[in-house]
Amino acid sequence: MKELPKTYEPKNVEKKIYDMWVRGGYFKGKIDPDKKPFTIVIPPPNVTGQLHLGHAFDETIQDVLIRVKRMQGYSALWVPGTDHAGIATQIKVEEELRTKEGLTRYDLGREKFLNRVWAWKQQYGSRIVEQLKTLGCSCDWDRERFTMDEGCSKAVREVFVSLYEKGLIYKGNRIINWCPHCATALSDAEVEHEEQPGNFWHIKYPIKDSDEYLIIATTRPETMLGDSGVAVHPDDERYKHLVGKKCILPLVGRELPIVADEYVDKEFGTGCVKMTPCHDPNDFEVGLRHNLEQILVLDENAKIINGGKYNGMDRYEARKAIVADLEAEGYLVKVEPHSHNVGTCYRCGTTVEPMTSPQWFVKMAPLAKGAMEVVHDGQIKFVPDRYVKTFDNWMENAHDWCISRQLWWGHQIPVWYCDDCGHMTVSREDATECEKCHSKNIHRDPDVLDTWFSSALWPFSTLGWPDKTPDLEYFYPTDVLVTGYDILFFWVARMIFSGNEHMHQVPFHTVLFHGLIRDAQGRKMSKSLGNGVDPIEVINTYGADALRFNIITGNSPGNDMRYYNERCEAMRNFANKIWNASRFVMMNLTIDKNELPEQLELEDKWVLSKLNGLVREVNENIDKFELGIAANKIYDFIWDTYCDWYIELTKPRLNGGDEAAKIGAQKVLLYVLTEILKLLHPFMPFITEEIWQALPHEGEALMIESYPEFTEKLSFPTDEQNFETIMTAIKAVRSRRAEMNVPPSKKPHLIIATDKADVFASGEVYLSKLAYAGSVEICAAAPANVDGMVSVVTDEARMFMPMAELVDLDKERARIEKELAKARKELEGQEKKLSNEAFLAKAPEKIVALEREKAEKARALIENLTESLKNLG
RNA sequence: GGGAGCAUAGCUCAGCUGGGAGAGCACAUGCCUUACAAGCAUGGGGUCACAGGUUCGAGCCCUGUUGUUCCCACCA
Repeated sequence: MKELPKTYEPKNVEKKIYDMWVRGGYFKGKIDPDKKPFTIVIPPPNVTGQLHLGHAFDETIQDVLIRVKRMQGYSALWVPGTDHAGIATQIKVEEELRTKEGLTRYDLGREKFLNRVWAWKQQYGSRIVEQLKTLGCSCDWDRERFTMDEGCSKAVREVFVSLYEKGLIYKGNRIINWCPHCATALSDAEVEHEEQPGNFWHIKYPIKDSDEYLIIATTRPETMLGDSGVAVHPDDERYKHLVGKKCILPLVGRELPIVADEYVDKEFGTGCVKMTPCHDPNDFEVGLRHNLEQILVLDENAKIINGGKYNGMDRYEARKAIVADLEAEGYLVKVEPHSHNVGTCYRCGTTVEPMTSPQWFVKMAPLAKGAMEVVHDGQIKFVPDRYVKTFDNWMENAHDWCISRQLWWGHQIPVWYCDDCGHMTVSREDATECEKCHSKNIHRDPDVLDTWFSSALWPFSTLGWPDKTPDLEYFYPTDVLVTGYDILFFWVARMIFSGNEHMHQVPFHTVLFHGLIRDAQGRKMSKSLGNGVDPIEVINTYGADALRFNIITGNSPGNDMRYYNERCEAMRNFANKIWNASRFVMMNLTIDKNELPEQLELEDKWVLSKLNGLVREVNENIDKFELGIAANKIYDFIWDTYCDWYIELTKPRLNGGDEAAKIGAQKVLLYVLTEILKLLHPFMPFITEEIWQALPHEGEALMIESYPEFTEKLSFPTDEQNFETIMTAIKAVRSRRAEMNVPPSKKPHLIIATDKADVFASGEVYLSKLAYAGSVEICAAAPANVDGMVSVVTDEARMFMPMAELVDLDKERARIEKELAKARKELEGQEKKLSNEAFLAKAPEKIVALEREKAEKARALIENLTESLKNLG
């Protein structure tokens, strides 16, 4: 017999167990025609990042699912990998370069800089992978991928070219979001909006050859340098006579045509809007309609260009100067405080500028249509389904996706421009000459693609596409995608239309959304607040199993959750509980084979039947992705049913002299424990495996055992009910004793008067053990003389304990009367229901029967209590 | 401006298709009962935000209100 320490020490176990799994090759997804595949691709974490609680949440859910499916006999594959995370990574490397060497990426040049980034990736790329392992993730590490590895790059190239050929990718000079700090274009999804206080500057625009002027309100006065018109509403009587005339742009002197356009809201501001086509998306559209000049006045760092004396000023510096000049020259009418929405870069927080710029775009409308279809017709199910609405809303309004980034780290756009004829060569292979005029005088587009462009292909690029690999054939489409709702637009939506477009098949059948993990006060965890919790530290303190269980329980799909240590501590205690229960079983084990005995006692049937019910429910819950509920049920069964009741119930047999009974108890203990470990394994893989290995078993590892299934054979409803009758009696006695402060050492005689003598007869031993009875006597009727006896009453029995010194007749009477009142009130409610004809006619039979049964019980209890009261005299 | 979530015990949260208000922590009382004091037993504590409605029956469904969080949006 293996001697186990009294307290479970995760540190001594986890690494060892993980290595054992890896050695066994159990994580490997194998193509097996006899099995159904079950595939999950990991949402690839940033390659240079490190594990935070959000990952732990995401990864734990995936690991639970993949482990369950593996045990259920699927050929399970969990593909791991990391994302090159374009901007995020480049920013970090640039920062290091600046702080350590005082250099910019331009000082190094593209090639050298990229070498730095690759070096950085080599250094930090494995950290997050190691951290996933400490969490217990059963990924197939042989299939680990990176969004910039050869295969993924090939997929990206294929997708870009084929979308271009289909006319779904185009280059255009259009309004995009520009981050002056990162000096790159961003997609709409990459811009975060926040309400900021600002001003509304009211400026006079004089009408040419007239004394009249227009007053125009703006929140960004510096953009007036790029004005090329003024718009009013066509029906606005105030300005109708001015349409077609010109006004003079203050400070600059440019003549601006006054145009009429429906876009203008008569009621808002002054009803006249300055048109800055290069720096406002609406103005851009209006400008196209009215043929207004496009004047770009900001450069890549948001410094003024084409702005005369303001050239070279930063945008905010220019704003100040311009406002001052306007005031000095009498153009400034008034300044109103006005809070407005400002777009900021999701990576660096800098305020973005809308500006026109030649960029590459993906045409969204046709792709969005197909994506919405597969979600609506059920090919892809969202859990919880309310996210369908969010998804639709975004898809319906999605503008074309700007995919080019003025960065170096990423997939460079496969387009070559001919310096002689200007033709664009878009090619799967690196071009060496212009495809049109065959000039060798060509240069490649320097820009790279949005990081999310490659992530969008992840479900199939990781399986070998565009090649027709056996993996792709067998494991695609994947089954469940697990991710936070925060990247629904960035990633999920784009994977869906990419799968449709390139695979003609959905990338996954189910998307399981989870929420964010917040701190104990409900705040987002962030570096600036310093309230982040490092999962690795948590694992060191409480163990990976405790962290996993904490994350899984007490949470429902799509909802945020708060992290606090106390909960982890509770889960660590739970692990310890299992550990000690197992120690108990092992200490008492004299058998070396796990099998059920031929002869089952009442408590055996009870626990087996309860277990069987648990198995059914857990499987159902898991099928519905209710992992938290499933985990909670397992927790309750282990702690309450198995430890607090069943183990206690076996002690008399284990400590008694009957060898056969002893073995019988051992067998059921071992059987149930083993089943529990299997059920719990996906949630708490380390401790369950460790214990299982120490128990008598066949097979190599718990993680590849079969997941328990419901079996009719082990269902004993009558025995379950009978035993619960006894439990009720035990609880009643305990409660009564606690009320009177009787210590466990005091073990009185217990007389049980009941109609169910047969049931109680088999339970004698439990009563003496768990209800602290010195001896038990079962009879049909209450003793004639109950003086000096404490009485305890349930609906099935009246029990008496001679403890004269504790009996206070008045108190006793009061207590019984109180109980009686309570029981009568209950009965009253039930009778009211049962006399309601509408209830009898409309409620399902099952409910009516249940109500009748409850009424029966209440009546029995009342009868017993009344009897006892009578006996008191 | 549009949309969504949340509001249940002192705290943090579960509560599946309507039918007996739950858990963990905290609190109180008593226990070192030879698996576990990271434990055992017992107990107190909730107008399920508010107001209507549907229903035999509502924490759950519908409408509205309040509070709160979040997402989306080109009103200068």
